[in-house]
Amino acid sequence: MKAGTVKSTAARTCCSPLQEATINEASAMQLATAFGALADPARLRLISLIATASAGEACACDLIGPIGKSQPTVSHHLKILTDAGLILRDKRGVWAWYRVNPDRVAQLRAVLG
Amino acid sequence: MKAGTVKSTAARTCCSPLQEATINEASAMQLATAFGALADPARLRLISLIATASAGEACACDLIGPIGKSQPTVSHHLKILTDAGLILRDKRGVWAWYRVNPDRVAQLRAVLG
DNA sequence: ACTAGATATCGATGTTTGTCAATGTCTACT
DNA sequence: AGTAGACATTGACAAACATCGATATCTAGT
Repeated sequence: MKAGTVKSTAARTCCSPLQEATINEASAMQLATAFGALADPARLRLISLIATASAGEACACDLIGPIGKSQPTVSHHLKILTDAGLILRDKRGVWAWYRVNPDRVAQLRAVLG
Repeated sequence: MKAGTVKSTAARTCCSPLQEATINEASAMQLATAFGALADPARLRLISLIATASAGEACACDLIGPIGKSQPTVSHHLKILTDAGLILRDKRGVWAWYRVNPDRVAQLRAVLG
C-alpha cells in the first residue's frame, strides 16, 4: 500500500508527502554524466595529477606513467573528463596540455552543497 | 618520448615535472564508488527527493512513484546509495525511511573544493 | 620527402551495470 | 493462524564500460 493513504493504524503514522524534487530529469541526466566522469579511480587520479601539477596544467605524456594504464586507455579517460567539461584540453604542437575547469568543478560542488 | 627529457627544441619547452598525486590508488577507488553512486539520473533524483522531503527523511514507498521505475529497481538504487554511505536507512515497522548522510556528502564536496 | 614521436581513433573482448519479473522475508492487522 | 502489504533478493538479459593492440593522424626535426 502506498504510505500516506489513511487505511490502518500504521498507515496513519506514516509518510508526510514529499516535496517536488529539486532536480528534474533533464538536469539529472546532465549531472549523472559529470559524476560518472569522476566514478573511476584512474580518472580521479588523472584529475588529481592535473590539479596538483605545477602551473596548473599537465602534459598527457606525463600522465601515462603514474596511471599505469596503456596510452590509449589514458587518452580515453582524458576524453571522458574533457567531454564532461571537467578538464580543458590545449593542444600545443605535438603535446596535449590539460587543466582543470574550475567552473565545472564548482558547479558539481554546489550540487552537493 | 617522455616530455621533460631534454632532447629536442620542442622537448625543452615541454613539461615541468608533476607533483605527486594527492589521491592515492586506495582512496581513489573509495571515492570512485561514492561518485559512482551519483552517476545515475534515477539515484540523483532519489537523493534529491530525500533531501527535500519534509523532516529530512522519506519513506521508500513514496519514492517509487516519482522515479517511474519498478519497486525492485528503486530498492536496488537505494541500496547502492546506502552502501556508498550517501544516505542512511532506518527501518521502522514495515517501512524503510531514508535520510541524507550530511557528513558523507560534505566529504565529497571537500574533494571537489 | 622522410623519420620519429605524441596523441587520437578503431575494433575486439571481458566485465560491470540498469532493469524487471518472480520470489522471499518480515511486520502488522484480523 | 492466516492474510495483506512493504521491502529486499535473485536470476536473467541487454546495454554500457574499461581495457588493450593495432592503426591512423599530425607535428617537428633531419
